[in-house]
Amino acid sequence: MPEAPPPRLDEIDALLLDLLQHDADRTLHDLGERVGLSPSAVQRRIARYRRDGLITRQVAVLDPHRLGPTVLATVLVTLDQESFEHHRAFAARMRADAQVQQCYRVAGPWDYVVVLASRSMRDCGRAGDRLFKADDNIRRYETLLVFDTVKTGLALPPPLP
Amino acid sequence: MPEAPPPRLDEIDALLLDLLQHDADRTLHDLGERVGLSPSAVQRRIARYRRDGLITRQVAVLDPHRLGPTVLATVLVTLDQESFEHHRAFAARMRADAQVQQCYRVAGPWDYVVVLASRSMRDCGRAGDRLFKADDNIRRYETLLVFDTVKTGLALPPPLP
DNA sequence: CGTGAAAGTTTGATTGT
DNA sequence: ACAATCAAACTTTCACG
Repeated sequence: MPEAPPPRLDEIDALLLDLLQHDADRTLHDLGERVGLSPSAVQRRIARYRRDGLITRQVAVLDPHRLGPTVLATVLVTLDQESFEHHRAFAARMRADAQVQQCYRVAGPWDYVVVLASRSMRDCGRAGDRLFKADDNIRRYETLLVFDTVKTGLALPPPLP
Repeated sequence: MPEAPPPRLDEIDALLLDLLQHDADRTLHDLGERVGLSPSAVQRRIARYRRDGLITRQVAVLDPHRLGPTVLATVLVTLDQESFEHHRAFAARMRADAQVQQCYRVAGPWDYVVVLASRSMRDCGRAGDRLFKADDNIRRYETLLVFDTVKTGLALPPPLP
């Protein structure tokens, strides 16, 4: 399975992608005005980003606390046995669970950082039990309850020139 | 500044919000078919989510590694002095920096969990220096380099029934 | 909530640089 | 190879039932 060739991006691409990462709800006309292009030129570029898999999807971002009571936590996890198969199984479980918002495999004494979203403190405890306590291949985990969300998003910094 | 009243959501709202959180690029017609409503009924609900601030924005999600070389890291941070003003200043700096993707204030010995996105290892080091090493109110910080992104997103679990 | 007409947006063929 | 223009197709919007 060959890697896709790295698409080369000019300054306008960087500008467009930055706009779309922060607000994908603009019209082609609006975007065109901001980057100095016609709507159809903008459209062709965006179509290319999608074809290349550069833009994977568009999502609506919700305000957690308007949806109802919300408890966020970041959990640090270290596995016991570290075979490829153990890692694969853990990752699959994280991906399948709706309460796991994000999961990163990291370097150092901790193996994973997990961001967990729950609807109550009790729900958070039960998620931790289900995902980590019940897994007998987890050597150790630590739950860092979130007091305040200073910043969220999935935006990436622009490519270095 | 009074808190907005909690909007009550029925089953269809939960369904719609779940669809929109994962793919906001559907037509009202399409969404309507999936939840069993007419396009205009769907539109009225979505307009309400926006008015209520439940949907804060729509964003395009990029594939980090197609944009170019990407280095992610999660950084654990503990401040030295912990006055309200020190926390406010730190938070403002995190919000203002394009390389800080997420930042949470957490309970326990660590004060903050920060997700950092960089374009190279060198860039990551420089971001760490700039954001944490150069701040003389930071007692201690630890950088956990991300080997692999198992799951990303900002989706929240549905409200408990 | 659904219908349908009006307004706005996206799409794609065509032409030009 | 990429951009602009314009008309057709589709989507969203909104007043009314």
